[in-house]
Amino acid sequence: MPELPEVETTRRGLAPHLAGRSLAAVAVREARLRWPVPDSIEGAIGRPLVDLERRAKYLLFRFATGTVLVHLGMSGSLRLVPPTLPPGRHDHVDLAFTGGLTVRLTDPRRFGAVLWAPAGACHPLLARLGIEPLDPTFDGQCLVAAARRRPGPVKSLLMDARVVVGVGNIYASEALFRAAIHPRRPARRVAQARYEGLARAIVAVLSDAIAAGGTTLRDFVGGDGRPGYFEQALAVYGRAGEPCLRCGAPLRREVIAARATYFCVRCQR
DNA sequence: ATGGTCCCCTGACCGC
DNA sequence: TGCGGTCAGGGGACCA
Repeated sequence: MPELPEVETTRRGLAPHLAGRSLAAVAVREARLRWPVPDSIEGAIGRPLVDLERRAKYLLFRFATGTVLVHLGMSGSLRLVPPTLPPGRHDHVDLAFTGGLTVRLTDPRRFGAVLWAPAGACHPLLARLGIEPLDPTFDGQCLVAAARRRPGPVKSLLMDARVVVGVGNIYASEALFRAAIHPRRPARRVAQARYEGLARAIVAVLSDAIAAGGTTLRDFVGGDGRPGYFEQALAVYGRAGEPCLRCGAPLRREVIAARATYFCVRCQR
């Protein structure tokens, strides 16, 4: 579930509550996530949280001794709970902070991850990531440069984390619709000007979703941890057979690189 | 190097 | 109301 906007909304929801607090304890009830949860995350116990950052879809809990990386996978969420709240079946990891708030990871499918990178080291999973789409320097040129020798579909380019991070399956379809580009168009056959439009579409669709998620921030503590941007209107995703909002033609669903892809055959070329 | 496929796991949903 | 099949938004690993 979590796409970049949800991860960013989670970060913004947690950050003000954790500022100035220290990690008091770690509880790992189920270590079998995407990778085994390492004991080394205990290296942060007793240390104040220096910063809570996001890189791609990873949340980075920064401590002087190192960084706890959290990825929410497809079904993960983080909530702030009182430490006395009994954990549910899928509440796999707790990060208990001083002052009586615990960050609790819930993840039914266990595709998420909790990892550790010692201070000064970049975790290998972060080492080769491309540009952040919300970085001010992200623009069409970043995509043009990456597209030069790619005969594959432009949608695959958008979802390649070495090119640009955080554009998940939903927003890849949404951004391509906004930019009126056919998801199967070979990346190198997309004109430079259209990449500028595509970059703007990516920024717009992600920013809109973050703005929608922001409305739930004040309820973050004790809520279900799920930002409410599901209510955000998606123009094409999940709407196969329904009319295109721009031209009325029925939207199509096709599988590209083993992922469901939604688009309008008339509007997107 | 790139693109396609598979898979980790549980839950939701659909048709019978 | 139960059962089996299908699908799912991430993303690394593997293969051609």
